[in-house]
Amino acid sequence: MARAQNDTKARIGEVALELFGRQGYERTSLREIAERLDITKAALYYHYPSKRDLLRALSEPLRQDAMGLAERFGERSDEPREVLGAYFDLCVRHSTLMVTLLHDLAGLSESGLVEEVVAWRRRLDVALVGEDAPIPARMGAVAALGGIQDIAVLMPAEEATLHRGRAVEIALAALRVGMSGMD
Amino acid sequence: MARAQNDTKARIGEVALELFGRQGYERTSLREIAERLDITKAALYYHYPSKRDLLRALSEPLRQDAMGLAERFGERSDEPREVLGAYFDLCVRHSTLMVTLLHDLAGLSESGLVEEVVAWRRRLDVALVGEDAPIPARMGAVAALGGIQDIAVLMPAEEATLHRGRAVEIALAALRVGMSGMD
DNA sequence: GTCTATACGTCGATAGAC
DNA sequence: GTCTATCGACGTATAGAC
Repeated sequence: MARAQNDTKARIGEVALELFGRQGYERTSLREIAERLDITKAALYYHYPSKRDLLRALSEPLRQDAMGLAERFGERSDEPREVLGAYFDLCVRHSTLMVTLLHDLAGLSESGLVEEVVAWRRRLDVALVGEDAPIPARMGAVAALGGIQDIAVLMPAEEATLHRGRAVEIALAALRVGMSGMD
Repeated sequence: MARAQNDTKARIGEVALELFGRQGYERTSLREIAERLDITKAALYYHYPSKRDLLRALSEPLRQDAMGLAERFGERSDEPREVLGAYFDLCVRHSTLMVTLLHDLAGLSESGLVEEVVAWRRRLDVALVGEDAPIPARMGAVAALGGIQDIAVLMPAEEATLHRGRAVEIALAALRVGMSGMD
């Protein structure tokens, strides 16, 4: 029945997220996950077609959120402060998952998230400095997004949130120095 | 004889670097490396005690270089421009290896480089804003280093080198905005 | 000192019975 | 929906040839 299906599937996801986060994707075997739930490896395969799909399912919320952001700033924006602020908020909102995956790069690789993050950031680059910006301007955009992302992910979430305004100003300064001299 | 030892060991390293870079660490099996050299898996085991050690050996030059930088700026520097420039140069100098590892996060994880990079960057944070800097100042340092690192790694090496001065100025601007208001 | 032959245990994944 | 049984490939390990 549908009830049991959702129950088991959800419980598998919970256990997997905990174990992946604690000891990493590669070091967590399907046998280990199955034993915690008192089922067999083969039962997992009824709910998820592969170990990789199980991992991907865990990062789906972040994926959805980022797609929304990319669509919102699909073309060049004249409000860079808004773009940088929204990107900061997204990084903070999912910082737990991001840190979990960051501490487990093998899993991050397998999740396919990296390629997507690179693609999203390119779209945000365009939103910040336009399509065919000169090299220095693109440098400013890359540094602004890379800098604000590092603040959100590397620093404690509470500290980052408390000084959100300053974080945006820092990124904005990098962006401006990159663009100075542009027409 | 010592000659043969170096030859085989070096050839293993070359093939491994190429295959790891092309298809990733996890997806490259020791059997595959061995077959390319017309030797057996067990022969690899003679030269490198494990697959992990083989990978670590490949990132040794970067490791040495970064250790030198960390020691050079072990304590707070009053020349942030110099610190940022030196970090930029290091990222560019090893950008091929860094990009290779970046495209293969599973390998990056196994190499143990991430923890070291985080540690080096913390030392550079201290060199930039001091030991017990307030949160906004630390934000500036994190954004400055994260931004300049992204420029060096994400942008084409030629473009980055050509505009090295601007990259340093961008990072410097982020650092300044973070520190503004500090005593 | 350098390498081969062979094996062990574990992994992700599949087939088919209940 | 879950089981048992099994698969091929993997990293690792050791004994012994040369």
